[in-house]
Amino acid sequence: MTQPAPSRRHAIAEDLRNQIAKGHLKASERLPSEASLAAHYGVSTPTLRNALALLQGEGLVEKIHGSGNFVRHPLRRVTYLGGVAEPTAWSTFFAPLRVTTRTTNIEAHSHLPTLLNVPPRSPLTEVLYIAHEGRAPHSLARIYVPRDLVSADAPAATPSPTPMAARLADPRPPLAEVQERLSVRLPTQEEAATLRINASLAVLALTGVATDATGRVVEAAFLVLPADRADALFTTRLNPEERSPKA
Amino acid sequence: MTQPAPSRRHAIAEDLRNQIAKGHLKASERLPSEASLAAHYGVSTPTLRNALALLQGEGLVEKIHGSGNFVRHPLRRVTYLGGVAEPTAWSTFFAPLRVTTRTTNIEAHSHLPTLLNVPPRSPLTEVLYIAHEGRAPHSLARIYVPRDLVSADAPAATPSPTPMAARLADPRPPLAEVQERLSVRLPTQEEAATLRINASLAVLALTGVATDATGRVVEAAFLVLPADRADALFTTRLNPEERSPKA
DNA sequence: GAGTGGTCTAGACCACGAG
DNA sequence: TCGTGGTCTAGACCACTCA
Repeated sequence: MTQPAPSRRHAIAEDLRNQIAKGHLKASERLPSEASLAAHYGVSTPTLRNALALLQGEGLVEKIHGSGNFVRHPLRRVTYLGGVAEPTAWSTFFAPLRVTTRTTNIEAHSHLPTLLNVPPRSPLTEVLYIAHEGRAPHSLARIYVPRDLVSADAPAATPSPTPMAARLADPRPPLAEVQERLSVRLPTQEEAATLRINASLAVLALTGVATDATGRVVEAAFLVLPADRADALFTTRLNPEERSPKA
Repeated sequence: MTQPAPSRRHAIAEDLRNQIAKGHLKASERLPSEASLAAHYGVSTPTLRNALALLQGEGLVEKIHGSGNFVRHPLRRVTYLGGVAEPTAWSTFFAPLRVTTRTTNIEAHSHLPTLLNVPPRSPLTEVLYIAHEGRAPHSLARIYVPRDLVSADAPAATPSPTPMAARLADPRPPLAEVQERLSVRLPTQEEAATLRINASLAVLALTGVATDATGRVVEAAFLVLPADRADALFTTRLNPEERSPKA
């Protein structure tokens, strides 16, 4: 009986969930205003907003400030394929998305020197990727590469047509290891604003570090995937007989 | 300038963060009551609670109903090692934790038949693991194994001393593949109650499926890791020359 | 029983989006 | 400008913990 009494907001959320499931509320349809919903359920607006926050956390409802609450499209989740050190993993992830990039030259600071194993203030190239699904921002990635590794064949001003494919494509010494750390955290205010998500909704943060055969860190990648839009899949084969599944 | 005005709760959270960082508030120390904190900052109780919710989401503060708000221990995060199909991965994860288990015989239902690739209502053994850090619940796992695979050498009533080591230890045909899917979601009410976490704080959910060489699904595991207590680390080596890192 | 956090109310005012 | 959601107030009452 670890079953806490279903509070009002859970009951309301459950009712709206059912209405969405039954099709009474259709995808991309606007819900009644929060004020009228609150009146309909006989609760105060904060309580009704708490109910909507539950649905928002489940990815069923999207709030747009000034416009209203909308039923989200039937949960099109994008899967990030980890444990695969090939560009295909990234292009698969971003396949249905439109990606914009912004490249900046910076100096290593805060946690970057440690992560990349370079001296503080050493030159890095930062590439910011923002993936869009339709017009709405979907997810973002920041990738840091030591400047000398990137300037040779990838001038900062000309990202490749499929920008994410640049990852892992350039190192001259072969890649030896990719470490990917996943954690759950709240988005920074900047991330929340960029992704147009509620700052109280968690994101899946992936920190990837690629090391080449000489032990040098070739790249650090920071992916920010809103909880309702993406998950990550890692496949480990024990007998490495079947490599690189084409699909 | 995607910098939304720092609201009151952010300002309060920032102040408390600093006090924790500077040591004015020490680990496992109780904060003043919410009412007095609200008075001190000149805000209403809901606003102060929102500020605490931010810190809670960062793992800096732990709320205990009826007792107070406490500064959490210096963020002792447990790392789940994925991409390693050996019992060591699990024992490492749960090493600093005390684990209790409960074994139940059930029939496959809802999503289990699909995941395990068995007929509906076929016999399964469910093992529920609850990991504790000190007296507080830490994380939980549910593991499902086809009954015929478990009854042979692991009677339901006698879990091994390090129960998680039982995973991947018994299959007669060698394991061929482990797939681990990670997603972020809110805990169910039951999970929140069991883990004593706020139902509005996200968890990292890991779904692992192990397949043996014959293609049979040997086991499905569901881990629930509260966002503030754990992350997951996957290491991929490209030249499989160095296997099974002992450490 | 005293004190704590958990939930909720019935408003107020501000910020954003679209016409 | 108007309707929307975002934030906040100043309480109320309930549920839990601990002495």
